[in-house]
Amino acid sequence: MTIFYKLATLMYVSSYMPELPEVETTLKGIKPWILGQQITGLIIRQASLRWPVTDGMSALVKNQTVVDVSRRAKYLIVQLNHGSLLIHLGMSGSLRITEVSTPWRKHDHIELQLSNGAVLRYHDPRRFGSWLWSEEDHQQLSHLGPEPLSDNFDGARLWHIAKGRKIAVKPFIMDNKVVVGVGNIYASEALFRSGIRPDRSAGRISQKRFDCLAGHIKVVLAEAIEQGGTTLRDFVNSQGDPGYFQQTLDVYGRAGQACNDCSGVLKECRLGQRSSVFCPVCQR
DNA sequence: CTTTCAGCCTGACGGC
DNA sequence: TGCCGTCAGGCTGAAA
Repeated sequence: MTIFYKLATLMYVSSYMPELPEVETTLKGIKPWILGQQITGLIIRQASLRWPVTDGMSALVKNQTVVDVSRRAKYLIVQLNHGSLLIHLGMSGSLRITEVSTPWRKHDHIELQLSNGAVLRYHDPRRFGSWLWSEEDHQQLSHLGPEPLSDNFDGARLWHIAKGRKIAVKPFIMDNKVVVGVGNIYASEALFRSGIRPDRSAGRISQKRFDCLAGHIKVVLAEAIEQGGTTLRDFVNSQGDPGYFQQTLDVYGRAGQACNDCSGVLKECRLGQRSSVFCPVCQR
């Protein structure tokens, strides 16, 4: 009875452009509903995601129990008795907990049905996301760099890896082998707070400035996770918008507008096929 | 080895 | 009003 009362509030766990904080928020939102539950069914309405959804996934997961739910980089890992699901939200994916009777929306592709009556619905208009199955370790996780919020990610490490490399610092910190979970938004914001131009060659940045950058990456991500948590509480009450909309963004999406520090005009350039906004005065 | 780039996909938006 | 081109973006794998 309690579960259905809670479900009636339709707890949304979603995000517009899932970066690490949005994935972490999603993890916190779905975990209490699916951990320890038995999987009673898996419906695949659209198997054509970033990679085709593993053939026979429904049969493989049915009757198994969810023994853990965790995050690595921007991947969510749903660990079962034998094997695990690796879920990536791509560019536009989102997960929500709801009921079987909830009408399907356009772009609802997959539904994981659980023994407590809850279902996990996967929604992804652009279908850049993925649902992968493996009985063993997932290949996608095998060559990832450190988690940005962990102690083994710091300026010294960045400086060491950057030595001799000519790549611009922004695509450098967005490289998953360097550090995971730093997407375009947070890379742009962390570089602004650190006063580093995004097009500066990574190999020509001092360790001291990398200390500053690593620190700001941690702070920017931690702040966003904190706000995601706030948003999640709002969502439980059926209100609110996805996390980072509420966040103050100094540069991302603000090309041509005034710098929040010096009031100069923010410039835009392209680095590694990604738009990059920065202040040519504050960032050197 | 490092770096670049096409491709996957849909919705939003601007120009005509 | 609708059509068409462009853009957005994480990630992979192939090419340079």
